[in-house]
Amino acid sequence: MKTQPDILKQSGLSVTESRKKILDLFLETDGALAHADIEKNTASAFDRVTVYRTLQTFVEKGIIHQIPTTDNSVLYALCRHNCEQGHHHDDHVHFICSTCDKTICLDEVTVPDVKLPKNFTKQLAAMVVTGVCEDCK
Amino acid sequence: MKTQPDILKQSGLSVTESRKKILDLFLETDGALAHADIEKNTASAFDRVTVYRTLQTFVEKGIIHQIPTTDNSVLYALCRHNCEQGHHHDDHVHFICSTCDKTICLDEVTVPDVKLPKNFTKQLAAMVVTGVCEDCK
DNA sequence: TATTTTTTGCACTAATGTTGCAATTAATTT
DNA sequence: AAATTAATTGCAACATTAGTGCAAAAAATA
Repeated sequence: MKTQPDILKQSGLSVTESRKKILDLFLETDGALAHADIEKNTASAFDRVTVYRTLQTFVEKGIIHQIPTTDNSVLYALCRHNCEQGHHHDDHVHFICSTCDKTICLDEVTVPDVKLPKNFTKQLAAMVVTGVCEDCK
Repeated sequence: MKTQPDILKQSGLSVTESRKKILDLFLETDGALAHADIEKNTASAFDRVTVYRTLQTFVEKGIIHQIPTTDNSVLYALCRHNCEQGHHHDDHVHFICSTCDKTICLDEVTVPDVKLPKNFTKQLAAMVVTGVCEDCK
């Protein structure tokens, strides 16, 4: 089993308390996390700024990815499968439950292909589905 | 041809300078607009708060819709077709050009259907494609 | 263990969004 | 068309969220 220090070292990052703890949080969380969630769940053990910088670093290193939302919040998530190897795949669908408000990565569901108009080139595609999740059904 | 006052009245809104001007901006803009863009383009003729409230109102009345983004900005857009009648369709794909940074509504491209895992119910789906647009090709 | 490099936390700054309330403007009524 | 009513606007104050420089602290390296 891969420990947090392993993941961090693998990405060429120094192993620090904040990084271990925040990575931990992602590993034990099913859904996506916002900056605020992380501050809450770490009991403000780290400075706000540290959390911002850690998230930034994790995104750069491909440990977590950002999820598009319509309100102006930024959500981050770790993929559950196949993402430890360094190259991150975030071509899966994200699900936002309108009842419990959780955001869940549907790693099994791949973003379907779309035919773009002439002269448009696709690089990346993201999909967010809103509805009711299995727990709130 | 439908004028701004027509659209406003149709939505049961009083016709005011700010609403006319902001709606105008959307009508003559191809892509999506952020709050900041509107402030710039109206030469700060209206108060920041008025712009916020106007956007809110337009969203509520279905004149414009919000576009999901991964950075923490909120983008608004008017659909080019079929959206004047009151019930707004925003099941189309949004395109963000990584070169010119514009966000474009691809009204012709409908969000494809996805098969969700068991016990998940879909209400809404949004799709954002990043790439190079026709102008930057 | 000593040195170098990186990361952290603090203080400050900036940007963004919200609310109450009086003044103004638009819509309605007579 | 003027008066009344209703809605919208702008200001001020406040709240929240995010970003930066720099010295102190911690981690990595030698």
